[in-house]
Amino acid sequence: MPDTPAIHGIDNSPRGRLLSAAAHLFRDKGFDRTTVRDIAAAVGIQSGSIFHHFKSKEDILFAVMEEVIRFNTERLRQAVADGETPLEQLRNLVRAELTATVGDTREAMVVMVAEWRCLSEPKQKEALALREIYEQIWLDVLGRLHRAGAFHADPFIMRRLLTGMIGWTPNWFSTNRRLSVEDLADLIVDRVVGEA
Amino acid sequence: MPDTPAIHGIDNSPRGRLLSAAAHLFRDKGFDRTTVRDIAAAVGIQSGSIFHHFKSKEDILFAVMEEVIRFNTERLRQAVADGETPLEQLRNLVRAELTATVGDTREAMVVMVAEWRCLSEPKQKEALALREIYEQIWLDVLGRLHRAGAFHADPFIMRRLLTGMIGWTPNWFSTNRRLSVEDLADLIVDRVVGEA
DNA sequence: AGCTACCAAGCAAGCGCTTGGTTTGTAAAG
DNA sequence: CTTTACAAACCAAGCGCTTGCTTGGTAGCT
Repeated sequence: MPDTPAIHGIDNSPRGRLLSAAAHLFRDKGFDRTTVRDIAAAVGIQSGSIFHHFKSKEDILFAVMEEVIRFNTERLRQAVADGETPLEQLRNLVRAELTATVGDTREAMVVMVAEWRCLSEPKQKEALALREIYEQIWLDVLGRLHRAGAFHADPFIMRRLLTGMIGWTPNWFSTNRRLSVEDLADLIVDRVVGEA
Repeated sequence: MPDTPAIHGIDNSPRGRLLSAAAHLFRDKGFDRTTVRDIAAAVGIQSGSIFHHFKSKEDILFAVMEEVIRFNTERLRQAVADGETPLEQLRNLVRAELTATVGDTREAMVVMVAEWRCLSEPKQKEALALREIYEQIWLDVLGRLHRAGAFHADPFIMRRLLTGMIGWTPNWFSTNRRLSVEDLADLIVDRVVGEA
């Protein structure tokens, strides 16, 4: 019966509600410390009923990751399309990933990096393939900026530094503080191309 | 019987060997997926014998974190002492934390951020107190640089971005590649104070 | 009739940890 | 030197509990 706030990009079917609840619990307590009984209770069903929708607990984790990565890959594509210059595209990318990371898909994003190793190796490979499509969007834009002379460092390494900066934000950024997502995005962009 | 490479700053006592083995396993499989039987097997004793040295599995995790944070706090202090200008001190700090993160205390450092929530709340508070001493060293140096006009952003936020950049390195940096720790440190310092 | 969604009950395996006793190293007392 | 004493380090066995998942059946909608 208790209702967990839905995650953007996940529908309202029984399966979808299960996924949102699971993502929330996984982020809170970690995959291993979350029992199938916890997840079931969060949507108001019996633990055994879960396996009518997913064939294993690991499958739930994978589904969470798959949904969030697909949804946010599309968001990145839109961010690039909405920018007219490479610099504008970079700014849009940073904003998009920040929104995903501290905003509407926060839980699932955190779960994806924190509980990665809870996936079996085949599932990891499957998820990695999706992840690479996502990363390629970043590398394209960073490569363009690099060739234009906007920064000197290796684009691959720059992407890693960006991943770190943005990926750490859930641990400190609060949406109800003075600093807005847009301001933080600008700050991060400045770390790449230098301040005005 | 199998020997796990020791972690810098942890001695060779039965307790110390247990800690090094545990840190290694925790990093590999996570705290929850590591059983006390795994840890015992790694140093060649029976699982029950562990509780002669630690009163619980959680205590092992806490001990790992405590040792590594104490050791690296001292390393940061030395880094600051070895720098004559604030900029030199920052560079030394970045090098020191990078060495801790991808070098001689790698396992334990990764465990500290990844398995934080596996600690009970009282233990979390205890660890947080140690962590704050560590962070203050960073904030002192960044504050000095900021007041000197070396960068415009809030020093607290700058530290968070640095934490993210450095904390993510274990996921991609390899010591046997072209990029050295010193070069990477310079690259990261440039993200703070701008390129020459 | 047939499908989706669910319940009630419980099994087998694995978990952290306890227990009672044995070995081993060390060092003072005879 | 040998004996005695004692603590640290460890073993063998297993207890009690939780876990992911299975099973056989039911309710309700189309």
